[in-house]
Amino acid sequence: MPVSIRDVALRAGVSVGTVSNVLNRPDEVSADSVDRVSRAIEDLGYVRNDAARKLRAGVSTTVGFVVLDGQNPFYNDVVRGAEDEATKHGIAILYGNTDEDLGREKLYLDLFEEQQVRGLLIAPYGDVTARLQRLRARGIAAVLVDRFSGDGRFSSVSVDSVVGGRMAVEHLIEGGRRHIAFVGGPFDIRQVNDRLAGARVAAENAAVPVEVEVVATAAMTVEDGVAAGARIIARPRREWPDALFAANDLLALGLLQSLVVDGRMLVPHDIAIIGFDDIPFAAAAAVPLSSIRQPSRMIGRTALRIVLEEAADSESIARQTVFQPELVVRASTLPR
Amino acid sequence: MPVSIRDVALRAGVSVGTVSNVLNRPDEVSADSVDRVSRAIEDLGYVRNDAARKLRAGVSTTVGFVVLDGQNPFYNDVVRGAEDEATKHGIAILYGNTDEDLGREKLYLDLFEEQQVRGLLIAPYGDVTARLQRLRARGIAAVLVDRFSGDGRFSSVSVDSVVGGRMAVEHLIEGGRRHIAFVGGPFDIRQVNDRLAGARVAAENAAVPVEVEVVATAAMTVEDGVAAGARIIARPRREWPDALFAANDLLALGLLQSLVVDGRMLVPHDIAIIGFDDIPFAAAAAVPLSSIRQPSRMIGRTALRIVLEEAADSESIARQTVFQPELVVRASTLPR
DNA sequence: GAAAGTTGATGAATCGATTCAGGCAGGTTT
DNA sequence: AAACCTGCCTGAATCGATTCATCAACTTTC
Repeated sequence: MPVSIRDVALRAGVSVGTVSNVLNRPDEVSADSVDRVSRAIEDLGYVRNDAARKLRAGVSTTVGFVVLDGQNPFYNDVVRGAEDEATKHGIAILYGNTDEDLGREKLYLDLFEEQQVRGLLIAPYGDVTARLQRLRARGIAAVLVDRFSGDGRFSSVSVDSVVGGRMAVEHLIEGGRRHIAFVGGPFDIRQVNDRLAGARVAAENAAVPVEVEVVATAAMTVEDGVAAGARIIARPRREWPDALFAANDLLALGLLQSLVVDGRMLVPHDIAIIGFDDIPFAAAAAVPLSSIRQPSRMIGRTALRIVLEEAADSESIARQTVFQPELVVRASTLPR
Repeated sequence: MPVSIRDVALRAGVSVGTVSNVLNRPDEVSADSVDRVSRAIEDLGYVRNDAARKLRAGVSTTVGFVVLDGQNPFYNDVVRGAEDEATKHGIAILYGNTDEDLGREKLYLDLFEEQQVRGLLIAPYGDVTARLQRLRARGIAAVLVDRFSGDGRFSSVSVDSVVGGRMAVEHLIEGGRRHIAFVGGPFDIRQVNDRLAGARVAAENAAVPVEVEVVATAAMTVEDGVAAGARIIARPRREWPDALFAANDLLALGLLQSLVVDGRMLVPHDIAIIGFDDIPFAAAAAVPLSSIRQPSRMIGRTALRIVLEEAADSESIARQTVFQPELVVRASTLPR
């Protein structure tokens, strides 16, 4: 029932070696053989068995992508970029969403190791360097996505989160805001820390005194944003901040939603809001949301390109690619 | 360098057959052997080679998921549901996003066929029955997702789009709307047709005369929604509809955005808007968006469960699972 | 015209896990 | 005591594509 390379060889009247050569190095085979083999493949509906190929040749045609938060459109765009590049090379993407859960992260790393993927892209949650080290020893290259590799042991493709945080808060300060609440968490996610650090830098460098307080969230979903917003509103009025910097757009949308529903604080009159990522929904929000844009597709494309290069050349040394973020101003941060 | 089952056998002082048995049927092996083998695996850091396993045993540990529109949070939720179920069975998901492109659809079907995935979930764009038929002949089960299988040749998991369309328009009519524009396309996507059909049914059954017109879009993104909105606004005022039924929430958000920016038509006072899918961003929109909710995670979970069952039992017959949609009323369709 | 080189094809060995016919030890049945 | 189980283990054969040493046929070169 299943058609193997042997059947093709028989039909074409050549040896299996020749069929394999037609498939993999057609230029080293006579035109005649290429023809006959191609026709046989067509006739029999032969499809290459990737498992056998992978076993013998040791080359995989899949790349794993472990994502921190699959519900975040930002990561979808990154995946889309990686996908575009992958299909160019005939490579498919094994997708895993960890939802900020260490158990799931480990599970996917195990799964992808068994699969012997060609390479791994990962937006990590926990500390994965030890694990990635081990994968590397097994010949699986890994590239960190949306996260700078602190110790430089792995390649990474990211956006400068510190600069992004600074841009956001500088913009708020220019708009006349003086009491800024940074909303985000958990703080074991590196990006969250970096964005906050950038915010603090901007506040310290400001010509006027600016207060940056932290409103911690358990995760970075719309719901967490709504909850954080409710907590802020519940304060006595004179303790209200005049600007919110959300660690990502999902949080920002949630914050916006709870403020709009409540109605006592007007955006941007009483309070400005800025997010991070510039997801497509930011522009469609109740009050169009200012944000710090990351070149998401480019991040995915670049990461995939790098991981393939590293897979091809095990000697290659790790390199950090850092894109610059971009401030996108919309209604939610108009000066009062 | 790489550790094989042979190395484990050597270290544990047993045969390779026994190691394999420990891995796959530990209850048929003495406790002592299980112990020694487990320890050897631990010591050597052995990881099973999935390619060899797949080649010999013919069982795959991946399932392919071909998605119509990766930027749509609805499909992300479906994938998330499938993922949850998949990890329970130690299965990873090969992910492909076609973006309503026939070439990409074919590409992924080819790729997944070579991979000999255990099964395939697909939200199809073109007519894929012939292709799926062929996959089935090769022992790869396929389940249609978010799409009823017209001829019943394949299992499917979907929501009744006709009922959903009817619910949406009945709701609009109850709110006093009489001139409804259905915004969506392309019409070779089945769901679009069904939703429109449901809308027409509701209009015909109404006690009052109701007009349903069609505003066709090239795709169903936020941008297409914005463009369609602009076209509607450009009409002479007396030709404006008093309600919009968008074929999905992305379109609805785009429509809303262009109307809000323009400012001449107030939502919901002059014009009501309802979408489809109830993505998480619908609630956070400029005017919180009414929508027809689909149980997205449940769809993904169910589809994966079914495809695994079919993969296990090639005799199993196709079954159609149809969930009922649910009307979610928010501000965008308040009666005037 | 012999030696050397080129081109293209061959087919056995190989990757690593699984499978299964067969074997062995010790216990049970008749 | 012979026949028969039972439980557990062994190791060679196998899956299908790739690789590579080897060979045949043909060209060049001196």
